[in-house]
Amino acid sequence: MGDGRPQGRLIAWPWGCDAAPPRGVIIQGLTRRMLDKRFIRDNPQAVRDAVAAKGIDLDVDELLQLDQENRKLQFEVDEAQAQRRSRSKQFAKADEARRAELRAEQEAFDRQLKDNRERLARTGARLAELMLATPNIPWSGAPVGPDESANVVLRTVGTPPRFDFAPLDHVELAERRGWAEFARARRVAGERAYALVGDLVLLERAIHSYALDLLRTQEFTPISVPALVREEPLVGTGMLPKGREEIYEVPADDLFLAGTAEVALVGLHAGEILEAGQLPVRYAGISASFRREIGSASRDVRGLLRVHQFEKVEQFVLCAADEAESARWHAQLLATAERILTDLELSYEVVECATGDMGVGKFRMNDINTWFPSLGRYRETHSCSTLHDWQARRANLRYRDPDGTIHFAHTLNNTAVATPRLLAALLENHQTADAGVRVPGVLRPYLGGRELL
RNA sequence: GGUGGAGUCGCCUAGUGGCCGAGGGCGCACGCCUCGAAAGCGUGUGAGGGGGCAACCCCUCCGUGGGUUCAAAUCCCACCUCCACCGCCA
Repeated sequence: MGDGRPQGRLIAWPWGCDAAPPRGVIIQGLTRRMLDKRFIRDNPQAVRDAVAAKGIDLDVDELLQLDQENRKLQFEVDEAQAQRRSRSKQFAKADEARRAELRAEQEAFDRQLKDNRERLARTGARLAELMLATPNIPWSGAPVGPDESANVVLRTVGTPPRFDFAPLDHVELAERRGWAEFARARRVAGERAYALVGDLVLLERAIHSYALDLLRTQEFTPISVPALVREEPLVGTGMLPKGREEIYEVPADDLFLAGTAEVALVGLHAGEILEAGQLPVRYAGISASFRREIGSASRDVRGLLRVHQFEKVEQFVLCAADEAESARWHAQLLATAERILTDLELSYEVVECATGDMGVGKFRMNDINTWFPSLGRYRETHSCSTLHDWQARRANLRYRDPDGTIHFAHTLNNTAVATPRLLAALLENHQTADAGVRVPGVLRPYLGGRELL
C-alpha cells in the first residue's frame, strides 16, 4: 500500500494516541480466529467479555453446550451413515433371502438414523443462529461503553468557519437558491424525501467524481454495484439477522434495498477462494443506499441530514488475514477520508468509537464528524471499520496462500463521500453573505472552473 | 413474460440407478531422464466437518434445497445461474 499520501501526522496509528496499546499477543490470537467454533471453545471468557462490552444478547454457555451436542450427534450420524453404505453395498451381491433381511435391518436402522438426523438439524440450526449473533472481539483500545456517549474524540482538524453575517442552514440556503425541492418531493415519496435541483446536482456529481478520481490514484477500482440485493449478502456482511427493521424489503421478489455498497462489495466475492496474488482487492464502490431510519423516527426530519435514500462512494478493502496489514489499511482508509475533508476545506473530528457503538462485527471503528454551522457541532459523515475475518467468515470469503493454506480474508470499509449529507456541510460551511457557495479548489475542475455557485 | 437447452474435482469433458466414495485430457507440483531444457515416462493434484497422542481413519459435497429407492451425479419436484430464440423495454 502507500502511494505517498500517508498524512501520518494526523494518523494515530497503530493503536491510537489517546488509547492504551493492545495486549498484542492475546489480541492477535483472539481475533485471528474469531467466530471460529474452536476459538470460542478455547476462549469462552473472551467471547463473554465481548458480548458484555458490546451489549449483545447472547448466551455463550448455551452456544458451547450446543456445539458439544452438535458434534456428538454429527459423530453418531457419520458412523451410522458408514454402516448404511456398507449394507447397501452388500445388497447388490446378496440373494433374494438375504436382500429381504437387509431391507428389514435397514428399515429399523433408518428410523434411528432419521431421528438422529432430525436432532442434528435442530441443534445445527440453533447453533447457526447463535453463531450469527456472536460478536467480533473489539480491540483493546476501544473505549468500553454502552453507546456513542462513550466515544472518544482523537483529534480535531481545521477550524469551524466564522461568519460576519447571519449564516443560513442548508435548507434555507438551498431553497433560496432553488437548489432543492422538499415539500414537492415529500408529496412524491413521503417523509425525508428530497429532490436536488440545478447547481446542487452538479455539485453532488462533482464531489463523487472527485472522490472517485482520488481513489483511482490509490489503485482502487471504481465499481458500481447493485443496491437491490438478496438476503444472503446481507447476512454475509452482518446487516442481518439483527437490524432487519432498518432495511427496506421487497417481499414480492425476496429482495432488499441495501443500506450501503459494502453489502454488494462483500457479496461479489462471497463463497470464493481467491489467490493470494489477487489481494489486496480495492474497490471504490458506488451505489444508492437506503435506510428506513426506524430507530430515529422524527429526528432530523428536516433537510438533507438524515434521508432514506442517498448516494455514496465507498472505500472497500479485502486483504490477507494479517492484523498488521489490516491495521495499515485502516490507517490508509481513514487518511483518505481525512484528506477528502481537508481538500473540501471542512473542519472535522476523528472519533474512536466505543464498544457499544461499533456494532457486532467490528474490531475497530472510527467515525469522522464534520462541522455543521447550523448545528453548532460536528456531525457524522464518515465511518471507518476494520472487521478482521468476521465478515469474511459469514460470507465464506477466502484466499489461498502461496503455501496452499486457505484463510478467511480481512475486510475493511470506509465512506469516501456520502451525499447529500456532505453537500449540506459544503453549503453551510462555504456560504457567502449573499447566499452563494464558494467552491473548494479540488471541485472546480468538475464544475467548469467555477469558483462560486 | 414465453419457449427450449445447460450447470460434474482450476479449465475441458465421460458419465441415463449399484462396477462413480466420479474416468479421461489440459493445467499445475514433484520425481526419472538431460550439461540444461523441451519432449517422454511416473506419481500426485478440491472444499468442509468429525475422531485419534500419532501414522491415519470416518462423514458430507457432482449449481442449491427437498423427494423416490435397500442404493441417486444419474429418476421426480422447487429454486438459483447461464445460453438461445420470441415478446416487451430505459
